[in-house]
Amino acid sequence: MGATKTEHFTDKQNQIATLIKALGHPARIAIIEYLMKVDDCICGDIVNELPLAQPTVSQHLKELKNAGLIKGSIEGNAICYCIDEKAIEKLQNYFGNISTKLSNKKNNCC
Amino acid sequence: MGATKTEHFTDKQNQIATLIKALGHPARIAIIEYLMKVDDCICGDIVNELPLAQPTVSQHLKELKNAGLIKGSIEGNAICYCIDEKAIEKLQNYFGNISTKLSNKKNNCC
DNA sequence: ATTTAATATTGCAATATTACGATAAACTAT
DNA sequence: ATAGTTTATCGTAATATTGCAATATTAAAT
Repeated sequence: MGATKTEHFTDKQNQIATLIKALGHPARIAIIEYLMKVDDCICGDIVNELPLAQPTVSQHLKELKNAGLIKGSIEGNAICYCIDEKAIEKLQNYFGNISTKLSNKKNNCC
Repeated sequence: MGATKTEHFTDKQNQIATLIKALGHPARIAIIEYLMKVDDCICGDIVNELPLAQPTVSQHLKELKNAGLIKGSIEGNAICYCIDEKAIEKLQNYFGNISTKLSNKKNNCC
């Protein structure tokens, strides 16, 4: 096999899994952290900041964009990227909810 | 290729990416949500709850355990699983930090 | 000791991901 | 128009992931 059986899970589960999966790679973490560090949107520069070839970086950017984690807008012959806060909020809420529910638990086993 | 070039990234980046990646699959999301729903630790039962064969579920549980997202303790001839709150907290903090930093931004481009 | 039940491991096929060289596309500047 | 710059796409090799049947392991129950 090798293909995830998405049809057996709920849409919500598949959606959050896709969003989370998009961040499950150090290069994509590094991209997000760089966009955060520069404290502004960045046109160009990302390729030079990462230890990977340009096509590889482009591919990672595409995945982040498809997942909705970053936005890109054309700025001359460069492209300007920045983090999409909504996606980060979704993730924060998701884990926040789990945390909250866990603290209301009995949890007398493990 | 096909192998992630972890050596080029920081330990922190690799660690958080590994943790996040472990949740980037709908079956593993479903497992976490089930453990949450039952509001207690669960001995057995997980295989019956998921639409996947037993060896597949076992493999997903192993990945969650390796990543530190769940804990398992032997309880007779069953195994009792529950969520490890520390891992969830890590994730919550990680995304919380990003959110906080983003709200302090100028963000006048995208 | 044998049987039953629950979980893990092995082996393997199908598919996905990662990475990059080569090339294309899109825009700027001269 | 031509040359330079930036980003995207294509093609492809290497590796990883997913899923399951078959089998092994472990502990309980008879």
